[in-house]
This record gives sequence, structure tokens and C-alpha cells, in this order.
Amino acid sequence: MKRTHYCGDLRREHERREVTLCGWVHVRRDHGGLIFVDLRDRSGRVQVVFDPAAGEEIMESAHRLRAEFVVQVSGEVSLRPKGTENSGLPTGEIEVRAKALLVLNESSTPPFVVEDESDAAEAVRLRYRYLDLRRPSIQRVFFNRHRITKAIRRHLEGHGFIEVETPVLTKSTPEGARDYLVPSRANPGAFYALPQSPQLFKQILMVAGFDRYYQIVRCFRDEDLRADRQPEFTQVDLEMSFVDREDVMAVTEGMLADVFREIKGAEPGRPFPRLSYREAMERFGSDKPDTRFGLELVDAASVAREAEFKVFRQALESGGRVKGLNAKGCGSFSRKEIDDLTEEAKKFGAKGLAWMKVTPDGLESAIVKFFTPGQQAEIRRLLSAEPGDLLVFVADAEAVVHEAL
RNA sequence: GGGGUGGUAGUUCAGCUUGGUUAGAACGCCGGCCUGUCACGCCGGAGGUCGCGGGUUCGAGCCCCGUCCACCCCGCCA
Repeated sequence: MKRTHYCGDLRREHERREVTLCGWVHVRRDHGGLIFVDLRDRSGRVQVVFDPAAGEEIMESAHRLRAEFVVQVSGEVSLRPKGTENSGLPTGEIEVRAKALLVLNESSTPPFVVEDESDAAEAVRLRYRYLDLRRPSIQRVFFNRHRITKAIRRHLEGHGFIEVETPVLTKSTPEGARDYLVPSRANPGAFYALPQSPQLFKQILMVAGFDRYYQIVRCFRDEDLRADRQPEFTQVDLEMSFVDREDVMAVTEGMLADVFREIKGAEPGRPFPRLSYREAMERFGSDKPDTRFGLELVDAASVAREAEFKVFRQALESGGRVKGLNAKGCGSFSRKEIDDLTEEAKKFGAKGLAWMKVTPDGLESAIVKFFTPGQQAEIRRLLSAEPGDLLVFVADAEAVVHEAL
């Protein structure tokens, strides 16, 4: 073996151990006399010290080291001198005193720094993908992904699932998304479709009595991209026979809990909160709500029906809804900021945004005059309004109201 | 398919409002000095087809037209 240890694994218990490391030069700090080199591999990094006492030849080589050179270093692990420990590094208590240095490969100057936070544009990072993939934060993603799929497999294995594979070149199925097509050489003019999702063959397996199976599998959808949407992605597909909804949710909940335990080391609260579609739409206006920060929608129909404000009344009379939400602490928003919010709401089809600032003296807005003192009090009660808050309302068809808010 | 924003040094950006001397900064890079640094420090230096094409002008990084590319959003997508 060309190496005895990984860089990031070294600790004080390795003191006085002779080690050989292989890795990339993360950074060199050349003091003229002493030269420090941080050596990096997939496990992390460790400081290597080149001391003039080690001889002229090795100092000369160390001096020539540059970022991303691939090297093999042998030396002795030693505790750092008092006061020079680096608490920001897992290996910060020790360093490797180099006795031999072999440059395995030199590197031209990289176009961007291989660091956790890269501010290089995505196009540049993709062009030099092999450099981007050296970044510890990126490598962490790959390692985490590995642990996630491992946790999923372990969990499903424990519940009697078997892992299967299904064909990728298949017939097109009439779902919503467009299929990727693959021309067939054997049948000119004919095409295979790639699966939008892997469920095409599940009925066959279920009918055949496999009882429960899963696959971790690629899905392909030929639709336009978004920042968080790729043309191909991976799905966990699982199927169970002779079960009801609760059984399916119990298995997936346990599976997700296992994943969180593996990745975060934390036990999520169980059972997971469950929302019906109706409830999710009513409370959050979305079927995939982010429940972390409140901002729940409040039905203001009871007030809107009585009030003089025509916009609200008409929305209700034509079968629409009037809902609002409380933007806590946003009462200081300027007219411009509120106008921007209105513009945002209009993007989603709303005709406008009704708003009221909550002050110690009551509600403040161009439209408060349409509401009696009693109605104003009711609004504040419904939305749990406190001074400093900003209340916003949308009156429109239900779908528009939910989208906009 | 539609809209928005952007493209200037290796990288990230400023300069464009109001056209005018030699296009700047930071980081990176190169050379020198430096024996406890870890954002090392100090001194010096190199580095530019201002995406591309055309136009306006005495003069264009800056204004106009076209074009290419990238990112974001809408449509679309379970």
C-alpha cells in the first residue's frame, strides 16, 4: 500500500507513529525556513511540517509544491508545540513532521480554489467538474447520499421487502410529463420511452405474488428545468400487497426516521404530523407546506361578509374566498416594499393585495374605513395581530387565493 | 413557448446613469525575503479580443440593432 493512514483520521493517539499519507496539497504556507502544507484527502486534512533539519533536498521539493499537487508524504506524527494547536481542525492537535516527499503529479494553477464555499459560477465549476468534486462539502453530499440509500435498504430489508429492477427501455405511458425517447435500430421509425417513474411493472409483480418490493431507481421526465428540478432524478419506489393506507405510511415513516437517525443522529418526533389535502390547502395554501414558521392562512369570510369593503364582498358572492395571513413584525414595511409584495401576488393571478398595518392605536390602511370598530377588532382577533405586524389579504377564487398567499 | 437578469483579468465583481487621458479592486498567479503558520506576513511584478457581429459618433466597455451563451421565473412537470 502506498499509504498507511487517511489524513483526516490522525489524532493525538497516533503520536510518534510513522505514517505515510497520499493526498492533494490544499495550501502551502512557506515561511522561508519552516514550510507548512495542509494535505487533503477524502477524510479531511492534516498539517504537514517541513523543517530545515530534514535536509536541503526535501525543503527544495516542499518549496516547489503548489495547490492541488498530488503527493505522498512520510513522516512522524507529533503533537503540535503548545499554543500552536488549531481548534478549528479535527486534526488540529497534531501535525506530521515530514521525512520524505514524493510528488506523484503536479497540477497547473486551478481556475478556482478548492474550498467548501466556492463562489465560482456554476458553468466554471462544471467545466472543471473534477476540481469541484474535490470540495469537501461536495464530497460530503456523496457520502451522505450513500448513507441514505444504505439506511433505506437496511430498513426495507428488515420489513420483508426485496429489491428488484425493472426495464428502462419501455413503451410510452400516457402520463402528464413528456417521455424521453430512444430510437430503435431494430425497428426503424419506432422509439422506446424512458420511464417517467418506475411504476409501470409494479402491478405485474404484485399480481405475481411478490408481496412487497422496492427499487431505488432513476426517473426521466423531458420537461423544462428549474433551479430545483432536473431532467433525471432518483426515486424510492415501493409496493406492498394486502395492506391499507396506514400500513404504507407506517413503513415510509419508519424508513424516513431511520434516514434521519443515520444522517443527523437525531430521532424525529413520531408519529409524523399528518395533514389531509384539504387541511393543508386551508391552512397553508399548498399541498407541500413548509410548516416551520407558521404563516398560516386565516379565513376572513366572517368579517368580509359583513363589511362595507366591496372587493371582499364581491369575491365571496361570486363563490370565492377571502383569506389573510399575519406577517409578524413586518408592520414597518415601506410603501415600496408592500407594492413589491402586491406585484408578487399579482404574478399568481391575484388582482391585488389588501393590507393593514397593526399599530398600538389600531389598524392602519387605506381600507380600514370600510370596517366598523367591531369588525376591526374581529380581524385582529382572527389573525392574532399585535402592534408591529402586517396583515395581508387576498380575495379571489380559492385557487388564486392559495397560490398568491 | 414567454419574461427577467447577466456576460469586463485565472476567479468574483466595480466601471455603463452623463461616450473622452493609460479599463480598476479583491482573491488567485509569478519572483524575492521570512523558523510556528493555518485567510501566514512584507516587498515587487505579470495578467484584458470589455461574449460575438454590425451601426451611430471625431471618439464606444458605456448608446442603438442583431446574435450567442448562462442563470432565474412563468408556462410545463407528480
